[in-house]
Amino acid sequence: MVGTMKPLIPSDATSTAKRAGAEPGREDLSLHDEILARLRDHIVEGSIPGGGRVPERQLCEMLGISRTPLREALKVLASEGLIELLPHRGARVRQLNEHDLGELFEVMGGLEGLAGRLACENITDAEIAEIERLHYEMYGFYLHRDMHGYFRVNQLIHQKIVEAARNAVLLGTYASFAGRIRRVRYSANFARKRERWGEAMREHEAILDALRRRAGSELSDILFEHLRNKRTAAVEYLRAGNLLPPGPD
Amino acid sequence: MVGTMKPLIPSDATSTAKRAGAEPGREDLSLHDEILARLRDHIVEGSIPGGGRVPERQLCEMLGISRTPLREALKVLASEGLIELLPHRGARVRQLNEHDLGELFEVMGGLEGLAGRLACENITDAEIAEIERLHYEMYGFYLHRDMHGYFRVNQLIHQKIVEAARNAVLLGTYASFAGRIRRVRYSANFARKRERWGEAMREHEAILDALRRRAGSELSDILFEHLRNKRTAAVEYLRAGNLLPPGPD
DNA sequence: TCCAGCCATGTTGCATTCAATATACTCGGT
DNA sequence: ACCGAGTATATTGAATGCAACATGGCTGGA
Repeated sequence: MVGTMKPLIPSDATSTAKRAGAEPGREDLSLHDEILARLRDHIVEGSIPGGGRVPERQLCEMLGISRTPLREALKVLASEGLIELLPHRGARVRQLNEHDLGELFEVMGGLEGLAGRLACENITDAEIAEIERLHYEMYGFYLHRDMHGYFRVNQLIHQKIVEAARNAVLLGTYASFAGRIRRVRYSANFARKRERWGEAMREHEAILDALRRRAGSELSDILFEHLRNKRTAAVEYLRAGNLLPPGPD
Repeated sequence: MVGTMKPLIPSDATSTAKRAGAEPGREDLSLHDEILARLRDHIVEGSIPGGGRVPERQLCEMLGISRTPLREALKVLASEGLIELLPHRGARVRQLNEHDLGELFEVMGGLEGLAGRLACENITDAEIAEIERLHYEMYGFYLHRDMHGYFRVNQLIHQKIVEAARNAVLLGTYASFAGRIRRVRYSANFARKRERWGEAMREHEAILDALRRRAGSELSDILFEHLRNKRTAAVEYLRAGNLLPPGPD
């Protein structure tokens, strides 16, 4: 279940004890924000199984806090679409069915397309060089059939493009959606057949080319299609039963 | 200040009184959701002045509830970007400076571009006909220089395109961003100079044309540029000092 | 044996209360 | 008279307590 979650503070800490040091780098945040980030991580990482009922009380003692800040965090996570809150019946980690997944990938495609368009207007030569470097690094992983390394660098490239768009709102929105499909995206990674992988690699060549030429509209189209193809691959993989697609677990 | 807000329930109601009838059509929702929707409306409508400090206590007695559900709602609104929560210093309605506004319009442009692209794949002839009808209705308002009617129908057209994309996630995201810039968008409406208005009208001709031909990629480009031009008009208007652009009110 | 209604239990929703921090005022010093 | 330290107050942050609702088991009847 959720037994893998480590408590936020030692169980012997009193309610008034300073929480400094509980999470280095986050000490200055409020308890609410701490909980929020922590829960989000757990959900995105998959530590909390989808669909499993996890009573508030249980989460409270796990995190070492009372229900008030936890509930506030849950409300926020629900508004983000990561969990769903059933009245008087608690919170469940949201299960993405095939349809939801398709919609999310489509929006991701739109956001990446936008990012590409804006990036062409704002990206520096140094940033392009960095993406080129990553591209060839990724190509190396492709040649060596290193799926894990490939996908890591792949995501990094997409991230760099979004960052090059110079739009904090876009960056935040992208991150939010990326979190929602992260689990699936990662597992769908392993679905890639040889031909799809090669196709993806060619698409990335086109992405880099359009970026070099700063052809915003074109890059936008390519990225959208690229994400659409990713979606297809992911959905096919999930449909094969490898992960929780439509029905209840 | 916020004196224009009407209380959710009569002040003599006890804490355990049924709230049925407080808001027809929303009776079945939880108090939290009621508050959330109500606060969101007030912020979007501008009933709560931007930047003004509004203590929780005051909001509580206005809405006739305790602080717990109110605070939950505030956290959600903060995560949506409508308000900002300063630690130990309360909530303020978020003030959009010129930069924020530009970023928001860019993302809106990306979302509308995506909507146009998807709409071309999914829209029915009947929906196109409906948009055509709205288009000519809007043209009538343009000819009569009826700014209010024009913008109302204008937004309706954009809304229809987003709906035609057949993507609930996109629809929700679009609605969220639309809410964030709604006040500005509306007031920026009045900024339109004659030439810009005519230009916008021509852009809408192109939008309709691309939609008829179901040219997704082209429509995506047009809509993005259309929003970008809207942004320029809005920013110019705000920069002229008509509304709260960068500094404190 | 099976099903319907009732009750017990656990969980959630909200209100209230306590603790911690920021702001504003006052007082003393320069 | 002006400025800074110290304190008082008000507001937010978090915890606890109580009421309402949902789920599961039990009993009585067909």
